[in-house]
Amino acid sequence: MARNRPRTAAPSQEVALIGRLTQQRAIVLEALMAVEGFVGAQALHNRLTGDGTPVGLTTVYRTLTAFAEAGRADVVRESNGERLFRYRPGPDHRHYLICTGCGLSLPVDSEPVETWAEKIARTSGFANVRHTVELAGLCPDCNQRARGR
Amino acid sequence: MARNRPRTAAPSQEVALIGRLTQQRAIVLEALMAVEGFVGAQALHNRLTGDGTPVGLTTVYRTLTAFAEAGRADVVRESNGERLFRYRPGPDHRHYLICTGCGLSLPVDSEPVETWAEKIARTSGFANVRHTVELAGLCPDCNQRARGR
DNA sequence: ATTGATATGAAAATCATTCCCATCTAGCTT
DNA sequence: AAGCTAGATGGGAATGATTTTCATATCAAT
Ligand SMILES: [Zn+2]
Ligand SMILES: [Zn+2]
Ligand SMILES: [Zn+2]
Ligand SMILES: [Zn+2]
Repeated sequence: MARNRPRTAAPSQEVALIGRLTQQRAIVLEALMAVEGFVGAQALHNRLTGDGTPVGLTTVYRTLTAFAEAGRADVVRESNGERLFRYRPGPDHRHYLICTGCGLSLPVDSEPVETWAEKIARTSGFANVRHTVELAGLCPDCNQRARGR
Repeated sequence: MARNRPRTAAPSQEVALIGRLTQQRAIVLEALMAVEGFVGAQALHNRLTGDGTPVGLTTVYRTLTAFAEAGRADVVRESNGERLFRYRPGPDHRHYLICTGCGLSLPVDSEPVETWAEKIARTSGFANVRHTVELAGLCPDCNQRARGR
């Protein structure tokens, strides 16, 4: 339980993880951290330009990608192929149950999957095995709304 | 290097699942069924045109998509966003360990994940929960080759 | 054979993402 | 503090998979 708002590092600290500290990276990360759920690079870019904090779209892409590779953001794929990013305060690895209606994302206990994936990786002979696990459905609210019409 | 592959239904039978029976659909499905692992729509299209069985790329896309939606093909996403399709003989649901080097795909025992996913779906309150589970790594051969340089 | 709903496919359109490259700048070094 | 340079930026062009358009062809029922 707990801290409803786990102490998050300052953008400037986080930036250090992916290279040189620049204004733009701080801006992008601050924006990413301010978002509740998953966001697309373009949506984040729009938000920034709208806020009068223009940052190049290319830079947004680069920063988010680097951040994700550094393990500080979760990435999922929309059905249309778009990549959505979500800030991850800690270094922990999680999976989410995402509502296809409103984007609400709930972290789920994925321990069973992790051990399963590890076992597969170990016994398969494959190297550098990674896994993608996504759960998607309609949250109660959206489901209600869907039935309403 | 003939390999025994469980050949099940005829293309013409399968086509019925997605609408009207046409020559092109039969061609696309036959090609899909002839492939061992996962294939992209474009790769399949190339193979067909190379075989002197030209079918429109659009039709290949439409057929594969429809077939996947009918639950007769598995779909995974490459890192570049490309969708890869794989024929699924039965209505059974499986997951694969895919080699990012050569495309080799091994079905894995996913029973633990299935029960896990079911439990999440049941306890979450979400409706119509679906899951995506992908394992990817380097197969022994590709790994060897990678170290070779 | 007639006919109307469907399917096809070449070309154009979409659209997220990446590449190019001239121009900055953070973070040293002197 | 001024200079230096590898690393960073960003506007625009390029990429590349997938989709849309729409005129034409084809299935399958009558
Ligand atoms: Zn919802
Ligand atoms: Zn995991
Ligand atoms: Zn391989
Ligand atoms: Zn499954």
